[in-house]
Amino acid sequence: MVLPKKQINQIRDFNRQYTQALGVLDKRLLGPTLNWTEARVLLEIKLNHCPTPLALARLLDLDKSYTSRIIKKLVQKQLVSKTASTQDLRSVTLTLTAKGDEVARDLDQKSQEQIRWLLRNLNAAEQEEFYTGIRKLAQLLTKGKS
Amino acid sequence: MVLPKKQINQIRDFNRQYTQALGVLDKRLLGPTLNWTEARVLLEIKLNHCPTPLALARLLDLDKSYTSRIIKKLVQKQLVSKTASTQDLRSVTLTLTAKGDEVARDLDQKSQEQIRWLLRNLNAAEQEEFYTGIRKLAQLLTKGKS
DNA sequence: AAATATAGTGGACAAAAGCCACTAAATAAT
DNA sequence: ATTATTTAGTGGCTTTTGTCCACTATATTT
Repeated sequence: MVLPKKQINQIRDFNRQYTQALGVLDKRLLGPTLNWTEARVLLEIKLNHCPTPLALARLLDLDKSYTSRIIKKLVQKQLVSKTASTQDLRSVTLTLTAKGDEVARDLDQKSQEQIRWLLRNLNAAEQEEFYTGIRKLAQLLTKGKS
Repeated sequence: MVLPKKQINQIRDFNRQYTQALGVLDKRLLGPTLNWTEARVLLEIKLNHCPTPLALARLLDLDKSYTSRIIKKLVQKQLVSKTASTQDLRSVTLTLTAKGDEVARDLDQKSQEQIRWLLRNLNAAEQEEFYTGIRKLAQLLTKGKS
């Protein structure tokens, strides 16, 4: 019980404010093709080099059934392809198609622009401050996990 | 275009990490009585001293119809009561019942504990750092809005 | 007074997400 | 080696969440 109530509540205020701001950005980001979760899945497939559905489900904290359906959709849209694993015939590895990679790259690009947009009214020094602040928190947060 | 791509992406990493952490906390928070949106509405009624449904809908970025239904539910659960406005007979002001206030207080309490839980592995100095970091970001963020 | 706008509600529907049961393959136990 | 148990993925079904539209009643504008 280190921080007093008032400061805890200020943290909560920030959380609300920040998550809402990010939520607004996310809304703008998404076209009609993919919803937010589908986009996350796509990006994670790109990042986590050929994961399995289960790995994705764990990573994104999704129901495995739901994950399966999302992947199905992405396959139908020709953004992802499934190949059977050789070691484990139950399992599947997921890869982006060329089109999927393009869409992912586009999402990634736009997502960067959104952050720049969020910071658009800050001058260079302030943006640096924001960045270092984030880094500090990230560091503390990972420390807090261990 | 102040911050380079790498740093933007570090910010994004933090965002993912942080929102996920908060999401996990929120899940633990909610009992069977209220879902997340209902809880938000309840807390906002407490905070925004007797708002109208429309004010809530705008504040929380909800559909007015959806908001109406949520309020209906909260009224049925005897957590909120509606009283007709005297100035505008179309409108309604919302107040918490005693029970509603209790539930809101409980939610608020638990929500504070969640933040403490998030920081549980940090020592006093680190928690202070976290707090000041948050404050800094909050300040920059509000500045960014104007 | 008539036209228009606004607050709230409910019906119908759509999208998002979760639960459960099942198949098939892999692993552990006997 | 056979049986039992666990695990990866899938589909059916349901619930939750959210949207769209139309409607009533009051307020505001013309």
